[in-house]
Amino acid sequence: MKRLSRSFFERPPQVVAEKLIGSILIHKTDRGLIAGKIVETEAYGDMNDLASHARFGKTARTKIMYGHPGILYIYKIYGIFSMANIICEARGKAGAVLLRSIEVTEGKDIAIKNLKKSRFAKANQFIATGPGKLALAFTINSNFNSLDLITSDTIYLVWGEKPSDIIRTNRIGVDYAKYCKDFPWRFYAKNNQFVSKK
DNA sequence: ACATGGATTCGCT
DNA sequence: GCGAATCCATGTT
Repeated sequence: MKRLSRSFFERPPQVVAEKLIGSILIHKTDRGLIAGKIVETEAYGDMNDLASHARFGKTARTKIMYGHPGILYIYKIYGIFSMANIICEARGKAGAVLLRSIEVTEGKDIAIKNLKKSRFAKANQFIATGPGKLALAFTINSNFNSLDLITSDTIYLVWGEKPSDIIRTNRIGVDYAKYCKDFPWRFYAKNNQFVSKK
């Protein structure tokens, strides 16, 4: 299993977001291994992207988006969910890819327990469909912020089979972003049941 | 120091 | 289609 390199992420987020579809995320937790195929992503840009946290430039929160490509950017939304992003672009330029949905292939039992421990008593086979559930399922929380996916031995990405058809469309939940809401920066595997929304 | 609202999800209407 | 859950960075006073 070949791991993704630093240079893989040292490119614009729109490129990385598309190429990440089909890759495998692996997390070796203390309760066991959780793994799955990335089936849905979104790209977020710099100051020119009104949907991106970096739209205000470099702040305490967003300085990480200007850092090392390949590290995690985790933030909390609505006081409830953690969002898992991977930093893109060379140092000094802001960019990130949001992991939206994963088809879990290993450690489903652990992932389901993780969901049931939180607010999802009725957790079913759709374990990591949508960014909030994805982080819960993979035991990813704010403590993982700035963790390096390239060098970590516990959480990392490996190459997987790329789906034959990838749909490119506009992003979810960014209606406030004026003209940027229509940027076609969301990618997902066609006909995959684990994609969060059609 | 305070007010605002969000890269979400589910359940009820 | 809409409200609740409920944290915290950001922008404003």
